[in-house]
Amino acid sequence: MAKPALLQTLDRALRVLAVFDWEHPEWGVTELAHHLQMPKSVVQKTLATFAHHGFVYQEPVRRRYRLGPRLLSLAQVAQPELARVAHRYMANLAEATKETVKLTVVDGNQTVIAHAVESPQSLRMTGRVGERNDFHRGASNKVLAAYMKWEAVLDALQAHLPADHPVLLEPDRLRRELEAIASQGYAESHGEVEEGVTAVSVPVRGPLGEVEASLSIVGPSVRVTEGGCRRWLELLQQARALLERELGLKEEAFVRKGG
Amino acid sequence: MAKPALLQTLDRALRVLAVFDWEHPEWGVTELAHHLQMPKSVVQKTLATFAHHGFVYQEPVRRRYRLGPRLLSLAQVAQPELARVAHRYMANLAEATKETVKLTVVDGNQTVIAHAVESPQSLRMTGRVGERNDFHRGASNKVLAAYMKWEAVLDALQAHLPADHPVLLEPDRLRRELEAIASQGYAESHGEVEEGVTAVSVPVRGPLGEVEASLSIVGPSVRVTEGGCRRWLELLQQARALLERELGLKEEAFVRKGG
DNA sequence: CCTTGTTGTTTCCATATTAGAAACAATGTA
DNA sequence: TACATTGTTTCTAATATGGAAACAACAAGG
Repeated sequence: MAKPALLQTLDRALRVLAVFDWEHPEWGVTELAHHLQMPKSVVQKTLATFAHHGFVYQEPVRRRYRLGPRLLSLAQVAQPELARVAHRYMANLAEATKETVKLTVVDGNQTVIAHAVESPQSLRMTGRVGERNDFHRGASNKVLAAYMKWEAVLDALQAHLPADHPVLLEPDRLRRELEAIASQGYAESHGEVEEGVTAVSVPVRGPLGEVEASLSIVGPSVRVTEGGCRRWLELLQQARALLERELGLKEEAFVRKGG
Repeated sequence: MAKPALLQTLDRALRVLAVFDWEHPEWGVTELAHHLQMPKSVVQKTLATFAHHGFVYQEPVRRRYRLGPRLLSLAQVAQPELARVAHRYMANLAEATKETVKLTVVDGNQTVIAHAVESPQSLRMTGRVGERNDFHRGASNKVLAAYMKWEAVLDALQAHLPADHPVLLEPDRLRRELEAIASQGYAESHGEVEEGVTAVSVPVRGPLGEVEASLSIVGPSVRVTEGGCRRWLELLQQARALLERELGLKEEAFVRKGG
């Protein structure tokens, strides 16, 4: 990773923002400074600036900081193109299978659910847009990993998994699995992330040929027969072909005339 | 507004991020620099740093920038405490009325939908979390404005409305309207934001007594009778009371013991 | 195959801005 | 009253940044 000359102030500020996660949604200045090993005053000024823009706000009573509503607005604009184009196909898939359909992309060392259309049934898998996962398990995540360089996958896992995690202790097992996925062009998962959940996932390629996302159908294992799984795969392949064609044409139009 | 000593680098960076909106979701460096009257190199370094953290990404083909998937993850955490607590009551309201229920908060010069539970009916109002609106129209927005200082409302509107907008030409009309809302404790709107849409909204107060959000029911006017509107208001007032009690107790517990 | 007009990216240096320690203020606690 | 906690502000050396201008990578069109 060559450093492309980052701005230190901003870089630190984004590291500050990154510590607000699901397990730790609120922070005090001192606590946060200690956690990141930064001077208190720097953290304080950073948070004050974020607060001025609505990215964080300070609870009036406890004076602790939380992420602010501005992020909700920004998230609406984030990643629309791919998700917008894919939505129609995803809705069709959800309609045809009555199961939840997810579109997943890579972000740094993890994957992120970029878009989801939930199953109409009561017993359904939730598709939480923005949810992050690691590369080593789950059909949608393994598909993405299968088309990355192996070293990148390993680095990413090492950054998020404990050092004594089974996958890291015998990485070759995962590596062979990913190679198999890459060569067959899809992945299945049976209860890997959550018990009783089955998923099938295929890669989606952009106009330059790289995998930009994975498209997945996910549902309760009790509803999925052997043949059902094959049908999901067929439907996914069809949808993938149509989606890639639309993405390709779109890009081509851009390249030709520039908008 | 006294300036609380902001970090210039971060302040500018957040202004850069803010220009990515629904109408203009992608930017080139030069274009963006010109728009904000900043040096190209500054914008470029800012975007590169954002990109390194997944806040933006660069289209491979056109090399233009868009908001990235990291924002989706952050938005998940940004759902404030308030939205989490309110969800149950909102779901109950949606169940009872079969209409869409929204929770709206103030962010800077506008309002933001912080949480929504959509109507189960086919013809329904969408509740887009993250959607921004101005203070001068719509029940949920006017309720929030009614409990702000009038000058702040006016400033906010001037920042977002054209100078020759009707509301700004005769502000006293809006002012009296907001005063009426504040004294009666709720707002109704009939087709103010969108034709054929009726909404009723009440304020939600935090433990310190300030209005933290507005809670609204919104649906197609064709389904709402005069009496139906009153029923909405009653249900909202009930839900508001329960919600405020839970918020108050929660804060109190924090204050007492700090955990 | 050169121009010319675009991009995004990098270099460079004076200097304005920030990093960081330490003092400060505002709380709640013994 | 003293004591520990907070979050906030001050201050200065030093460095990271701002900004102009050069650079590189493309297209378009002569």
